[in-house]
Amino acid sequence: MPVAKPSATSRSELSGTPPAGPVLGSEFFDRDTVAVARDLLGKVLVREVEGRLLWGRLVEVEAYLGPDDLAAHSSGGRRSPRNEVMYGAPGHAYVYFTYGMHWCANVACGDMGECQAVLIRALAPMAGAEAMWEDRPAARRTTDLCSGPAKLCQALGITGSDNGADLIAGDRGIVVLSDGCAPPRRPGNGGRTGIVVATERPWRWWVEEDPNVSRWTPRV
DNA sequence: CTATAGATGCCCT
DNA sequence: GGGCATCTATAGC
Repeated sequence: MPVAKPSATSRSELSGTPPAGPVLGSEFFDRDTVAVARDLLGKVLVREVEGRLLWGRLVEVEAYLGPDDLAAHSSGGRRSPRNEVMYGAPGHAYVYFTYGMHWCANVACGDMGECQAVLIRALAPMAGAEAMWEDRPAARRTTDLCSGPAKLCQALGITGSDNGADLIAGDRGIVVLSDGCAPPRRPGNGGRTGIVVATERPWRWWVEEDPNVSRWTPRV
């Protein structure tokens, strides 16, 4: 599995090996999407790219629940090349392009033919911060590196070429693993970010008190 | 610290 | 053409 074997050119400051613990498998992702979202808090996203190994702990997520969710890209059963991955097997990455310049990463959940996903909104950087700084010159503090869905994609070098990646097999250097850190018993919970309030439902969860959670002011 | 404008390209109830 | 699951720089307290 690619991320378990860092290449010889890994930078020394990345400390070489990711946290010990099992990579999440299909039994994790092929469940109710809300349960997957909540349980992803505290898990570790590991990324191997260009011989570098980076990882961070998930501290903020949002669920998008398919045809009946007006805010989802799959709302109303819409199906297109863009959202095709969400209809496929759970545990695959749905990476989309937005605002003309940003990538955002999701994990597809639910059975084949369903179209649900969890958006990864923020990470607490754990290793590879040097590489993250290089890819995020606008960041001023460590908490600027991964405190937003597009920020963390930039920090980890995740782009459209990673759309459809199998996070269970780690076929493109991305996996999620558990290092034994349990999800918070009482996570923060509220409306999703950037969604028109009238269509909104409380499907955003975060780790309370974590400084890497994205800040957000509701749109009027 | 908060508030606001502008960037920029793909998608399309 | 309008909107977008966003971010950054800048202005103003």
